[in-house]
Amino acid sequence: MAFAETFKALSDPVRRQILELLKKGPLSAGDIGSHFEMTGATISYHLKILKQADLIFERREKNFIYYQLNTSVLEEIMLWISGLNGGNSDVESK
Amino acid sequence: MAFAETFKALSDPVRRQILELLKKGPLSAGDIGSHFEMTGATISYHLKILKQADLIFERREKNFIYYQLNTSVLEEIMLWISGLNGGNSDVESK
DNA sequence: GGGGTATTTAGAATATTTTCTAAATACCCC
DNA sequence: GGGGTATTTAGAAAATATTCTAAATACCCC
Repeated sequence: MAFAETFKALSDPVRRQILELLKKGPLSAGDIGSHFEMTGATISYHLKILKQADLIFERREKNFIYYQLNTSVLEEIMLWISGLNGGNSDVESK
Repeated sequence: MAFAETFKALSDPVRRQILELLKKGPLSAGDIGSHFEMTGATISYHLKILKQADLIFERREKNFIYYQLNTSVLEEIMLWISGLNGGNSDVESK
């Protein structure tokens, strides 16, 4: 049932923006926070949601926690959507 | 900015189930409602959200309103997700 | 037009989500 | 160990979302 959690996680614009930031590579919680007008606590809350949805994972190094994208779960979502589509997935096709 | 609305619309399990019902073909609001333990008013609320997100559209016939899937917007979502994926979209590929 | 069915709208109650402040952990490095 | 920085947790406030009941529309068909 992580499926519903993933959609929920993707439904917030801040969280989607976090994922886009992480596209370029891992970032610490602080680095991520510096892109938003929010307290670190709020960023931490969003990171927790993303983590629970398996959209990101963390790696601890020194006294930083680096977050990075976990794309494995995205495929499930893509499959569900392309299933709705009647199997007509044009993404990345020529 | 319908993009954010689409993700929000997809984040609710009832609405995703409605989309799955519509995969098989158009249904009236009443038909849709009969699949859930909710009042018609609540179903109507969910249909409005899906409509605003451009995920469904309606066709009036006699005194029924038939809803059907609009898949055009799903492609945008797929593209966004596959963009995160670093362009690695395996969906439907051989 | 009028009764009947299908659906939506309005408004309120409840539940969930997002955000903050303050405090707690965790870990580094001297 | 102790001061310092990074991050999370707890708890409360505010904003949004979901659901209901009751009433309003909309449209059909006699």
